Amino acid sequence: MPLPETESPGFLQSKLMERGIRLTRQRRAILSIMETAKQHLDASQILRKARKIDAEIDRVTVYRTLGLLKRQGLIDELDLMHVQGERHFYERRTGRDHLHMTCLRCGKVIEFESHLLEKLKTTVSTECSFSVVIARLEIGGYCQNCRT
Amino acid sequence: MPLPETESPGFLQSKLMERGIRLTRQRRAILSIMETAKQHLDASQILRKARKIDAEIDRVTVYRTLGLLKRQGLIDELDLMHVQGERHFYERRTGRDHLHMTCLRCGKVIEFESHLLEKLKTTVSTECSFSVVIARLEIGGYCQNCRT
DNA sequence: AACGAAATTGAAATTCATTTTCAATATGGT
DNA sequence: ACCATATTGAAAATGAATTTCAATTTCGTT
Repeated sequence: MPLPETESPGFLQSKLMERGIRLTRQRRAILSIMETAKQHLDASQILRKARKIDAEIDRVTVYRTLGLLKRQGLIDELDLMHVQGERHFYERRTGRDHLHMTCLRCGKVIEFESHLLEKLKTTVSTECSFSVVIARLEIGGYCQNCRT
Repeated sequence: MPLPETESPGFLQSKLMERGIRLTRQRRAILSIMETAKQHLDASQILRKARKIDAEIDRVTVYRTLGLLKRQGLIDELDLMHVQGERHFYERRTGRDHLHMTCLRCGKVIEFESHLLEKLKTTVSTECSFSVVIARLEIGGYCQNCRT
């Protein structure tokens, strides 16, 4: 389950700074995890990785920082069809919209970018007088390997 | 938040029967709720309504029956952008795919049907060799009334 | 209509992710 | 360095959903 190409060291940090949000030791660790993540991570995975950078980080701080980044529109939250329980997964926001396919058997996540998704968003905005903030298209099914 | 037009009294019941699944007093109550629901309901709302039909229904039975219907592909589970906590919402399956827009301020749910959604599903299937079982497109934003 | 294997149920306990609380500590502008 | 304010950690609380297991119910067979 690869994440979008672009890694951006320091990007989240500078975004928060320019918005006047305090940077702490703990936040810096979590931000760097999110910036370099190659997978969709859940809170406990982020905690584990963050503790390798800074052993003194609590679970709640991870949740609070993820909440902050979500509110700031810097990361997106995914459910990935709840294939592995009710946990949430996170990915940094790239300008480009994409959908997530999750294999119901092996849990593999495939990302896919399509202009149809953009088109759907604009259609919805105009036809339903609804101003779109986030669109999440999640698909469950079977990947090439897992089709029987 | 209106649900698709078609009400189908006895539809779920007969589907389960023809698949050799036992009907119980409790299941009948829950099925009739799901068949006639005009809103997206969560487990506790379904429990409350089911108890009006049959006072002796437990919470677990609701969860178990919803699980059964989900596995049988007779209902769909929605998150509705988690605007009201982490609970899940349920709707009976209609043949027609549609997306859900949830207002982040007032919680209103708008449904929208589009051939783009179908097209997106087939594109994904062919281009990614992924066999689609369920597609869930959920949109968060602001409805006409709540745009500031 | 009764029998009985197999499925279903309820009640309590449990799980698991996430949130709240609040006192102690750290941040960054002055 | 000061200090108002924001952030943190630890523990407790929440809340949805699941597991467990003995008691009950269903429905095909007799």
